[in-house]
Amino acid sequence: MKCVLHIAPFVMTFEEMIRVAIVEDITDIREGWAGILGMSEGFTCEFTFSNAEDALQTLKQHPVDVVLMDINLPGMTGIECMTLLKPLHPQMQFMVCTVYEDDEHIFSALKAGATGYILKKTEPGKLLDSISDLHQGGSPMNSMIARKVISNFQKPQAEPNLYTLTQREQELLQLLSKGLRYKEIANQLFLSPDTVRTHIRNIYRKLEVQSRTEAINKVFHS
Amino acid sequence: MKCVLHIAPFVMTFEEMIRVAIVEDITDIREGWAGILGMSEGFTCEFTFSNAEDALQTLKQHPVDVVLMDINLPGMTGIECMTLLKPLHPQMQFMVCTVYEDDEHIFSALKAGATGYILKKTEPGKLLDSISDLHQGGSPMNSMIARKVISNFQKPQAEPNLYTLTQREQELLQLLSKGLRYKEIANQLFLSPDTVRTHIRNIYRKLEVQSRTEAINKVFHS
DNA sequence: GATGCCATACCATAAAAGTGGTATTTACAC
DNA sequence: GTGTAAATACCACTTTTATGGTATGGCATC
Repeated sequence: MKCVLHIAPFVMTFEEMIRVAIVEDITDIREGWAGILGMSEGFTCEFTFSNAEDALQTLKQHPVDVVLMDINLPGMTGIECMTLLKPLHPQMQFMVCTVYEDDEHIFSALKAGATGYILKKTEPGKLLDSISDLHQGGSPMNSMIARKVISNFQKPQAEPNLYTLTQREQELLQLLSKGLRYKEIANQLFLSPDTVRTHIRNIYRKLEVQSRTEAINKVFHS
Repeated sequence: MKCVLHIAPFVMTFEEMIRVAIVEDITDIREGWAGILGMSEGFTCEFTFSNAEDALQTLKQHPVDVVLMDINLPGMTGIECMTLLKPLHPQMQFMVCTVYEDDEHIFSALKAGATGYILKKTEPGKLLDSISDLHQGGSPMNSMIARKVISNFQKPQAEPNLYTLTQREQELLQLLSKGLRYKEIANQLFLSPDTVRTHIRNIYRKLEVQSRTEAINKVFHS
């Protein structure tokens, strides 16, 4: 687990430089990107990390402009890392750079605070453009990914919330929110109606509510 | 109100051509685009329309691959036009091409079924790329617009619905959706609990539901 | 002025939901 | 191995909801 500090040569004023950090476990890729950034005007690669834990520790005290973040890392994932870092430094921009093109990874990354999402196959020139773009307030992304984001946007969504409910309780709440009666829930889950009652009682206790509607509002409608 | 049919010269097989329609009221822009498409291999401009009504009438019977749609049109807007056409031909792709960069226009367009959103200032080469991209399942858009979409995506949302409920019934339903008990609703509206009951019975009848949660889901969560 | 819709209101009853207590089994942690 | 959390289950009881019928005054429309 190493953390390499790249000191940028002062060939231009520091203000103009976009300060970048790289979080990527594959050495070749990490050093390749760092090399590209180092050679390019307007960019300075301030840190490179081979894992999310090191990145978290350093970046929470030394934020940069843009973080190039891989998702699949040993130990903590890039998503978890962003979730922790974003609230600390809301102005810090995260560019996810990964091989994943599936909905789940894309949406988790965006929810964690990523505002750029590019694929590892992106060529170097495009990478630099994307970093600039992100830094200037854009959201660079592959148009196939944009499509997924738009599709999701066009459909109404209802996403769950966690609270401290157990898996089973969340499952119950899900059915509760559909308007099913206790008996129907019991049948669907092969449970006794009494068990359903018990679960729901526990859900209400945890959520500090007194009715189905209150529970649904609290968990599903912020 | 004219509708010009451009017959594409058969210099290449028809299957490879992306069939495009243009809806744009400014003649210079409309003909400019048509010219660009006409000169470019792989594209055929099948229709141009100077207003949404004509576009609607023709396209509902003669769908194309991609519709280049302006928003600000005389009479019916491009948004309304898309709302009507999209359900008829779900495979037809709409590329909104406008000067508007504000949230409201972008989101209405996307909700109406647009999957591409570019600005009028887009240069011709980029326009052709974007049309190809859209046709191949991408969602080309300016990265500033992508950012707006992502921002919205990252925030939760909730929007109302009307149905055929009276003003009073909607008011009742609103309180019902907050999880208030009949007595509480009655107190808040200075009504008898029995009147509250009656209203709610009527609401359920109109919505064809049997419980509070079903009613809420039907009206508020599409 | 008859008809229909809306808002109000009452009565009655059945079904569902909510609240309390308690118990067993499994599993995981300390 | 003792304690705790989770999932299952039963009983009893109260409150809230859902459903039925019915009625009256106001207002608009035909």
